Amino acid sequence: MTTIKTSSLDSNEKTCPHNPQTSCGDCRLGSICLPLAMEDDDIIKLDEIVQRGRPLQKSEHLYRENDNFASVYAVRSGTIKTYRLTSDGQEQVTGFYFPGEIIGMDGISKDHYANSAKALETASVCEIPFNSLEQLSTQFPSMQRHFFQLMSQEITNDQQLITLLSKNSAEERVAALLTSISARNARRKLSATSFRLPMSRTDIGNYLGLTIETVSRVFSRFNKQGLINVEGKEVTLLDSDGLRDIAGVKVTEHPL
Amino acid sequence: MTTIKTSSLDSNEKTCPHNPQTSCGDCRLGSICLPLAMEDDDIIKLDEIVQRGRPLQKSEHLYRENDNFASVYAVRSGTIKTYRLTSDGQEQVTGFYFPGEIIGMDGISKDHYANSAKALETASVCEIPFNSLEQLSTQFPSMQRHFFQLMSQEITNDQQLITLLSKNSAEERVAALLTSISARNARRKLSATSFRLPMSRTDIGNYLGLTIETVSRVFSRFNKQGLINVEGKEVTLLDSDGLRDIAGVKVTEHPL
DNA sequence: ACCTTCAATTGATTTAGGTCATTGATCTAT
DNA sequence: ATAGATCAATGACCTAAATCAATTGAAGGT
Repeated sequence: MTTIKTSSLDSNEKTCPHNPQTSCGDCRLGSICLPLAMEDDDIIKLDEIVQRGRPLQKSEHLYRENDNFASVYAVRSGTIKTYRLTSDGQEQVTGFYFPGEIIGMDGISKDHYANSAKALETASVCEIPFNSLEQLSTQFPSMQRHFFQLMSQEITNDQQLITLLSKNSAEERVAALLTSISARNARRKLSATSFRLPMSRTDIGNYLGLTIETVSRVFSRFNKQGLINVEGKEVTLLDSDGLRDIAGVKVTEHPL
Repeated sequence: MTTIKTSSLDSNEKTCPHNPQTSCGDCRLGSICLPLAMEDDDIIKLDEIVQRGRPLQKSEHLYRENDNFASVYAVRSGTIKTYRLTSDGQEQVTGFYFPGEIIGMDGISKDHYANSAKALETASVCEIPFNSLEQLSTQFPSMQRHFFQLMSQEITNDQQLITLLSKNSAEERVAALLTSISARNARRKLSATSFRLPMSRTDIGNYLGLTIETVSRVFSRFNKQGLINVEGKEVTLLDSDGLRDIAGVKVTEHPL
């Protein structure tokens, strides 16, 4: 069975032509992408099914809403946004995904992706063919468990966003997003206080249920209040605690 | 117990509520609770692990946020609402669950429920111990597949709600909820046009990110426009198509 | 039947954030 | 280089829904 994909992830080889990262065991994202104690055995098996393809260019799609579902993907580098179209054709951003995070699980239920996934910057992903994952999961209970947990995590993340949209003000939403990105950077041993936002103001507004103008104003206000320093996409959190207070979100494992 | 006050859900099950049906194969909800072609073998096995407990009284909790996770539950009769508490102690309703629908999957990722689950009226559930389900899933691929799909469905439902909260007006949200309940009733062979809302206006508002007053006003307006007929919790959809147009939500399998 | 409490409706007023419009920076392509 | 996009910031205003307030109705307990 040869896989036919809409977005071209050509290489079926285990070694990536560009920057050969040969093993999940060696991946420095390992503990994020595979947060739970998976046994070494399982990781070796996982290695065997993971496809490491060529990088996606900025604004290139990994898959589109309604494409046939075949694989989930682990983000290896860069940032991916997922979005769906409303009945009247508007875009609704449903998530931003950083290295170590998994996308595509929404496609399982109907065998078609419910979201589109688009690179916000040059990005690379590990493709995990779902068939193989399923098979592996029947053989390795810890693998099955792990994947159940990932999906469950996705559910609770979505519910956290629901709460944010339903209960929080514009300032709280933006503060929550900044806090979330900061925490996720920290987890990857990157700066928790100084980073470049990979997404546009439009995407932020769309994700948070706000207009671009409101997002822009909130950034300016935070800047004026000395909570952050913004210059375009470059952000420095000057008062992370203050920001977290405003966010008023219990920041847990995978916060937002 | 002879009187079941919930008009729409009086028990026409073959077996009495206190001596609950003994087999998933016989359950008239079967095709909803187990929407996919699970093989007969699997269903028999499922039967063996499912616990059928005593009914929950109105406002009784099935489990609470942060309780140890052990089981997922299929709603058998009645309605369950799930909710989580915000950092400042407010309630956020995350879902309403009708017979045939599954709750508790949010508990898998952290081994603790992320939501509380409370009966909105007398309700009964089938408890499915997760350990057993996991074991069974390693033996029966179609069972594993089914459960992956259920979780994926939950993700897409949550994303649909995110979109609703982020993009739609009060009227659109209420119309979407009514349309969703109507569709879910239809799936259970109940009236799609006339039913009793099992939840309060407060719960509706909370779920839809609106105040109780706004919900009330929208109901009144719909009533005045002849779209629906409301008397308290009793609703009749007089113009389902018009309502669906307002909702502007592509109603799919498990719509909201 | 009576009191208390909670749920729902409806009206009057306020406000957060949306809409519209302008401007300046970057980017991109010819 | 230059014209045309695209993105971001900010000001003026406007509107949908929140807030505040009052009333009624239904449910529950004694």
